[in-house]
Amino acid sequence: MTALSKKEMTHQRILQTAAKIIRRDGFDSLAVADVMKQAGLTHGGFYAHFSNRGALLAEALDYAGAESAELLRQNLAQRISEGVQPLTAFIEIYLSDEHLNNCTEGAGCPVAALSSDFFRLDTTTKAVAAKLIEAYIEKVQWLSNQTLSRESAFLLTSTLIGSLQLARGLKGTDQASFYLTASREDLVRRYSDRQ
Amino acid sequence: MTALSKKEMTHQRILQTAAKIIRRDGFDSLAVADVMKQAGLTHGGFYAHFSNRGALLAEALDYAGAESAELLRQNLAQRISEGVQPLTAFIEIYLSDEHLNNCTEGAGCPVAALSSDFFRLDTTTKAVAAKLIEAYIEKVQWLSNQTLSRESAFLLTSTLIGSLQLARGLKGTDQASFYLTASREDLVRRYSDRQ
DNA sequence: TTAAAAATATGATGACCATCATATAATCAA
DNA sequence: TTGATTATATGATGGTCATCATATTTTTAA
Repeated sequence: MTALSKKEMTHQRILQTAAKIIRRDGFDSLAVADVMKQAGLTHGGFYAHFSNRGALLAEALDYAGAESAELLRQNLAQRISEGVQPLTAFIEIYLSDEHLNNCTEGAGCPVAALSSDFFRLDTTTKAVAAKLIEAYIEKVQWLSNQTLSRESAFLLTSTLIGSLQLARGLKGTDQASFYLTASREDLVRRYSDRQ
Repeated sequence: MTALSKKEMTHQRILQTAAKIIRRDGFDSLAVADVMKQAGLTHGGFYAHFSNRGALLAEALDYAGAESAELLRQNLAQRISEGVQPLTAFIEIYLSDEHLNNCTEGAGCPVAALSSDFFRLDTTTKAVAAKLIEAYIEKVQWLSNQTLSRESAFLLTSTLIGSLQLARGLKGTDQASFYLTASREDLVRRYSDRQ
């Protein structure tokens, strides 16, 4: 176990704050002074940790991916221990009411929260985005016990992300919950033999 | 045919410019002075046409939806006249290489270009977003000759939007085209009997 | 043609932003 | 403890932004 230095701890704290902000407010709303303030620091100190705002953006996206993956791992372990099949558990967690709603708190999957901005990113941050997408596809494949091809895993991933995004876009119209539930149940049925 | 007044024509030109910018650069990148400049006007005149930036945002999203729907209508008519089934034609157009790439020109489906930002919108613009989503679902249902339920149409819509977004996010990694093609062909096969 | 009305332009205001040079405070090695 | 190093804070700079009051130009109607 490597102990973190003071600087590393501060670095982590900035990242954690930024990872929350980009998911809640979007990439463009990440303001250096704001991040530092929310991390309990002053804005000038920022450049001791990151070469510029862009560097923070890339690291924050990566951090959000790791944070989200870790939470997923825990939730999955819980459900699987209750006897739920891995892929079914994943679909149910991903399209849960909780995941539908926690975007306003800067939690949840960063891909669903940000993917329509991916094509606009600078090269460095876009590489991180691509890594997250690939990791996502591999996870789905792994949860299917390798019964899904890469392409099929991509398709399921697309469906999950798209459904969550559209349901979030419909929140307030009383259709959101209906569509989300229908999608969840349909997908669970459709993929129940693939695990 | 109602002739447009000078003011109405200018209004349309501003909207057209804004509709392009939000799809290419995102909601947050829409700057009033920039829109006006690109529309060949000076920024001060803006407030004779819109009460504020937010009002433009809402109208621009609506305009982008109409523009995209009109283009789709034309492309669909063309393909259907060539004997392609409606839903197949739609899937092939939506997941085409052209649609993958035209995001950088501010063209194409505004939902795919912007949907991860929908949950962050103000009430007025979010209502427009919800309208676009619903219209999308209805279109898919109509193209399926009503053989798809609303929920199933939502699921297909989610898959299409998600696939396009993820493929755009992977552009440059040489996986983009592979996944897009695989998704297109898989979906065409899967929905070939539904029209 | 001319006065009224409508459309657009000029220029200013105050707010926010990324970045950085420099100063202070905290930590660490001796 | 003390000097050196590292981490954080202060405050400034130059840029961008939305908004608006006012001025000018263009259109319309008589």
